[in-house]
Amino acid sequence: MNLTNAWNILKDNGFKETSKRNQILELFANDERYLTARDLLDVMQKDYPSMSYDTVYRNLATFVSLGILEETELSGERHFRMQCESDHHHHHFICMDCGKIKEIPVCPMDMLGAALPAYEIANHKFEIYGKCPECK
Amino acid sequence: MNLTNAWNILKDNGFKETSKRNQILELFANDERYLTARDLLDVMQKDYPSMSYDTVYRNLATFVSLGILEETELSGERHFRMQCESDHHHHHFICMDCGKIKEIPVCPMDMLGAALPAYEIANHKFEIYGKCPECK
DNA sequence: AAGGTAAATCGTAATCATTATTATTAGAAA
DNA sequence: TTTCTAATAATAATGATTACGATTTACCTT
Repeated sequence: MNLTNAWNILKDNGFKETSKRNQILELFANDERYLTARDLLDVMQKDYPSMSYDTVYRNLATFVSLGILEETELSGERHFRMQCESDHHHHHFICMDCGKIKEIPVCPMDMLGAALPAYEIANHKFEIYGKCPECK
Repeated sequence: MNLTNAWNILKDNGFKETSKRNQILELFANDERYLTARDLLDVMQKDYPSMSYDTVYRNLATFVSLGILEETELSGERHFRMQCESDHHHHHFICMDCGKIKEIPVCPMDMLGAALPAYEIANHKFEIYGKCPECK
């Protein structure tokens, strides 16, 4: 996902182009790490001192619902990052030091074909945590 | 994990036997679902109207650190349940309706033997969410 | 270009889960 | 029983997130 794609999706769904929205998206486009609402606010208040939490959270919710951002919960806080480009389902290794991620092409659900008959599976979560080569 | 085991561990580590502690453990022993701090408090305040959050959270932290309870994050809230009896590493299916769990004997890390060389893996999370046969 | 309208934002307060603080109570060892 | 210390109660503080009324802005229409 890049800036252009994101704006196409937003426009298609009737969302207006605002400078705040654009800067939030730019921050994600230039950062492969997972970021919190506070991370965003801290950076953005340099350019827009009046930026409020409401604006940040409202836009994050919009972006997630449109599939522009993906979200996960790390140590009790919601974290966001650009939706991956790769078109096939995958999971993530997340570095607990620098926050960078690495795609894991394997999905454990592939092995569980008939392991849960009678169960209705809605979704699943698989994440690996540790240190990336640079941080080790 | 059962009550007796839990108390053995607590005693071995110098923790005192109190009625609050015992009731918290009994609630977990009789409920296979994941519970929140609020779930516990709501039930326990019937017997102990003066029960406070501090007591609940402090004991939850103790129990988790001693391996009596296990913890996971579900929709932004910390949830707890008795540590499973099974001695070998596994994961969980969690019913989003009734909260009951089912053990999944497969671990995706088994498939990732040399998939992450140079990475230091600290831990991982694999959970499946959906509806159990009774709730479907 | 000007005006109208709904969306977006601001400023701030409220809420919810969790943690911290201080005084008091209660296990359990001597 | 006395004493020591862990455990608890009551309450306040914190931090993330959500809500709300007032204001501003994007953008559509004329």
